[in-house]
Amino acid sequence: MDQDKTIKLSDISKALNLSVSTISRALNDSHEIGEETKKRVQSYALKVNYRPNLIAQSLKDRNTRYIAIIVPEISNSFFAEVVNGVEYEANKKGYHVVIYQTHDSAEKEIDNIKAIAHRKADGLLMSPSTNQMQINEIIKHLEVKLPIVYFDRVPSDNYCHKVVCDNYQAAYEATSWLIKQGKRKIAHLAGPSGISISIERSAGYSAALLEAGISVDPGLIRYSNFLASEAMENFKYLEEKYQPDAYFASNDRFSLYCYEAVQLLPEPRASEVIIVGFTNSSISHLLRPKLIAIVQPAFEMGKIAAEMLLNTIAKNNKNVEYGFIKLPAVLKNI
Amino acid sequence: MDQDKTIKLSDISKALNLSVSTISRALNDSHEIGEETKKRVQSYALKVNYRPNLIAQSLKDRNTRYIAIIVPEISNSFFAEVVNGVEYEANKKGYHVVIYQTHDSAEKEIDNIKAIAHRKADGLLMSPSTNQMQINEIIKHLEVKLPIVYFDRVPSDNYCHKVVCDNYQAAYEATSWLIKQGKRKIAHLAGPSGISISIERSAGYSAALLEAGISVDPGLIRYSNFLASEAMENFKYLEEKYQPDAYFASNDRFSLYCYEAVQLLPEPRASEVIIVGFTNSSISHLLRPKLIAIVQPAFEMGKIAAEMLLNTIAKNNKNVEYGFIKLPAVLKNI
DNA sequence: ATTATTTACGCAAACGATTGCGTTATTTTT
DNA sequence: AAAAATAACGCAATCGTTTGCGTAAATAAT
Repeated sequence: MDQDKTIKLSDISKALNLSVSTISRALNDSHEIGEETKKRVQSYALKVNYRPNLIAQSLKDRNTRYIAIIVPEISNSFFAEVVNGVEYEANKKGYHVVIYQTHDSAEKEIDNIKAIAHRKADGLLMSPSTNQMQINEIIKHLEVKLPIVYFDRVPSDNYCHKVVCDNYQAAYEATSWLIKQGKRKIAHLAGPSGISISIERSAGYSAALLEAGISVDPGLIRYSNFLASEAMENFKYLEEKYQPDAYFASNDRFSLYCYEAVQLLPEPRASEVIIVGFTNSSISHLLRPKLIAIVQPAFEMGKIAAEMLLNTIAKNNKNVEYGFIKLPAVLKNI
Repeated sequence: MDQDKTIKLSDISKALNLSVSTISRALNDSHEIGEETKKRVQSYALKVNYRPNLIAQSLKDRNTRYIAIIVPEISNSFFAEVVNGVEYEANKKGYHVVIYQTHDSAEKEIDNIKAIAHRKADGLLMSPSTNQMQINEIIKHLEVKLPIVYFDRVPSDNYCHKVVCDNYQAAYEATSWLIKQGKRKIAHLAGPSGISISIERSAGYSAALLEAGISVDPGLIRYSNFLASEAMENFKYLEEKYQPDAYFASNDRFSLYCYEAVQLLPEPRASEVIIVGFTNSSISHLLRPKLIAIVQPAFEMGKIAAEMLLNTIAKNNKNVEYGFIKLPAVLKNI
């Protein structure tokens, strides 16, 4: 009863008096093995609960059957949901998913990429955490040669696979909604200037204002990196200079920081200012006053990104056209 | 410039006219290689950016240099923080961390364990997601033979490594605080009855009541699994039958469900009922009225659990005494 | 000046699986 | 009935490292 040793092909080979190669082929249902022997081998393997050694298999056919995903932070609900979508799709196809976090460190991001290449993952999904537009170039400079699909925050060049949400549309709708509520002085806490996600979101914001006949005051748009400190500086600046009657926050973290800051304002401002922002937080609806949430289809995004990745892996990363998919976001808690 | 091929020992061997074994030993700083040759090999390896193939190494010395962690859900802030603590400790020692989720499915949990064993992880950290007290037995029944450290929700038997928070103490303090606020009819939304974590928490709850001279009404304690539906049933039951003036929620999810449900109650109850509950949510402090949070030292817990695991791995899982560490939780948002 | 020891390296067998090729029986074709 | 084709299996190389053992040269001990 002590199955201490994990059993391998050679064990079956001895037990059944057949060569190792025959065992291997029998288990892989090769046509060059007689039906009789196949049955014998397969049922014996089942009986002793044989599991092929994945390490050995990987070494042989140079694929590891797992993909990696790099995210800034798994505690961020948006990314957690993306991961779930990825897992769903990957598991269906027999792949495992290994999650890496950058905690918003560019250094860690590079380290992770190197480690992933080193450990021979079959592919990589990532949302670059730093405002490195050149991430795709950097990766090419590393000795990294594995299929990559970007999601959410994606490089601007067209020589890579990407899946994003329709940032322009989402920003446009969110801003329009604020205008419909009677707000006109709408501030925009934007992400790092220069990266596509920020550009698209502020474009949608501006478009909505213009369509409503409101001129866009550039001072109301404040860009910053993803860190708390800078975003808070911007908030203070906007409060002092403009006293906006609404805020449009460009990402999950800003939404909550902004919400917190507004809560600390003296009444009646605290309850008059409306905040709408990107967030996939599962408890945003519990907040009073409301935080209007722009919710991205995170699970779907992960699922689709994984599909794209697994496809290019299946095609051995050759002759694949770069894909670019855009998903709609929806407004909630309204 | 086209480093397409990743270079291996035999490449260096040819380039330097030395045997593969010499290269290997030189890079591993073996004493049987001359200083001269060592320098030559090492500097060449550096120059061509040689990285040993981890797959091949794993196959040879049967360890993969990564540990796995199984959690119910990474979007749960508590578990996300634990993971961070684990990563911190593991990375320091050159280990990687692979995260698996069960989504509260017992079946997935078993699948994950099998997969982890199959992929030859060097060790496993887990917080059993189902109320399987027998998880430790189940694992022994599988062909799984890898070091395990349990955290948070742990088996009751003493033949395993565990790290938990001081559930009794935390529950005691939380309940005492409620009493100090003048509450006497305190309901307790408990986890699965029979598992240690629930038992300890309700014991602390009862102790606080008794010490304050309040008799414990068993009807006020409602056990359930970790699913939303059952917890909500219990809430409704308690509301109808008791109209408690405070709730003590036994875990992260219950805390938020309970909060949401209380918010939906008619005034003045909605603003009179106080909720205290276990949660590591980063935004619990944003809620109004307050959700009093019992915050576990999640990062620390992960760090310590990883230490224990890596220690037993280092000792080859032999001659290790089973560890049991208890950490304090703190009350926040008060 | 022998013998014994150390130094510095190479050979080849592992680790566990897959696969091209070769080798027998057996069956099919003409 | 002889030649050709097929079926069913085994040998051995391979993936990239590591490591026990063997060996030649250089050094130390007698």
